[in-house]
Amino acid sequence: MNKTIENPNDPFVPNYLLYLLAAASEAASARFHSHVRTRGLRVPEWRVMACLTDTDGSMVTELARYAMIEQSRLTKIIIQMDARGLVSRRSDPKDGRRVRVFLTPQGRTLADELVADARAHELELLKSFHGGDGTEIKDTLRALIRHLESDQSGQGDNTVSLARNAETADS
Amino acid sequence: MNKTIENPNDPFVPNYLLYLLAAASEAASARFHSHVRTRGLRVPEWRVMACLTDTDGSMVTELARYAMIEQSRLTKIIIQMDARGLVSRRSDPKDGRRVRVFLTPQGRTLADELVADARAHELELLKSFHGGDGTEIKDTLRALIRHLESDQSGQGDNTVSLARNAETADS
DNA sequence: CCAAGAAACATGAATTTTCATATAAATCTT
DNA sequence: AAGATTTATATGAAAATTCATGTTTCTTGG
Repeated sequence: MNKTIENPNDPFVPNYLLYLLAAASEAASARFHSHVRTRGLRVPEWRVMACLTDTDGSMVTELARYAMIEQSRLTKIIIQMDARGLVSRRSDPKDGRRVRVFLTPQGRTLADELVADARAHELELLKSFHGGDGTEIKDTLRALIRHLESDQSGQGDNTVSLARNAETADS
Repeated sequence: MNKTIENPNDPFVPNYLLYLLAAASEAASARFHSHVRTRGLRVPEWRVMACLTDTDGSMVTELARYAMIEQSRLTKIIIQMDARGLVSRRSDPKDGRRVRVFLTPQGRTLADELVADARAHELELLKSFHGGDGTEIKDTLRALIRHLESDQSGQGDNTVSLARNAETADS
């Protein structure tokens, strides 16, 4: 009934949406990420593998967006994974600029295994959390992402907060 | 009504809770983080500043937990911030091992400004998102974090998924 | 009080990440 | 069809991060 009241001497950080999102992400991922490392992968590599189970053969730029990894960084990660035999890189015959990334048989085995583990982990987490399947929280997060990625309510002139600066900060 | 049905050829990544959390965190933070860089700080430095507005004078280890930064990394960040005059480090008179970190006057000015910006940005985001104050999503995230940090439903024997490995993966 | 252990930070080397930019291949322009 | 642009990826140097471990300072049991 009075959750919206903001006490001026409440701490800022633990109530800040961006912190809560980051903290929730970290906390939710911690256990699985250490499982991933156990299997000999670093987190970004796991992300690449997971994405490739969905979109095998995508080009570097697509993969970078999908896996939320900056392009030049992804290039380096992929080169390493190629050297380890987890993925292979083939340049697109239709467009010589593009490099398409594929899981190798070995890579696919590991990827499938980890995706199965991820699904199991997710199921347990959701079950132990609210006893549900996560529809609610997932829908909320998807809606938030869509909202942010679309208009982002920030290009236009409806966003004021971040345009101004020190001049008005203490007024 | 049928959100819970999982189509086996649905993509994995975009429906995976850990991905949704990470993506939501990134998407929600992107704009503000670039504002932070505009003001001459990197994201981890902003986190330190924000935490210090809540708990000025906390020791390195506490700050590391609060800001979600690994200790040795935080030490290096703090040393840089000290050199830039944003914070000062004083060893605790009661316990010589401890280093307490304080905002300098200059640091506080910047921190207060950025926290104000963060609050404004958050308000706008929440208003434009669901027209609300974020109580719902925040409560959900807090609950998730609490759940994960407490029992983590994983030390005990109720967690099976990540203990097993390749042996059972394809059975 | 002393030795052993623990706690809090710092440090260094190896590795990653970032950022700007180079290279190369398509596409467009006229 | 040559030159200008744009797109896709790679590269290199500087900076940041990680991980293991070192150093210093407390704490505790005997």
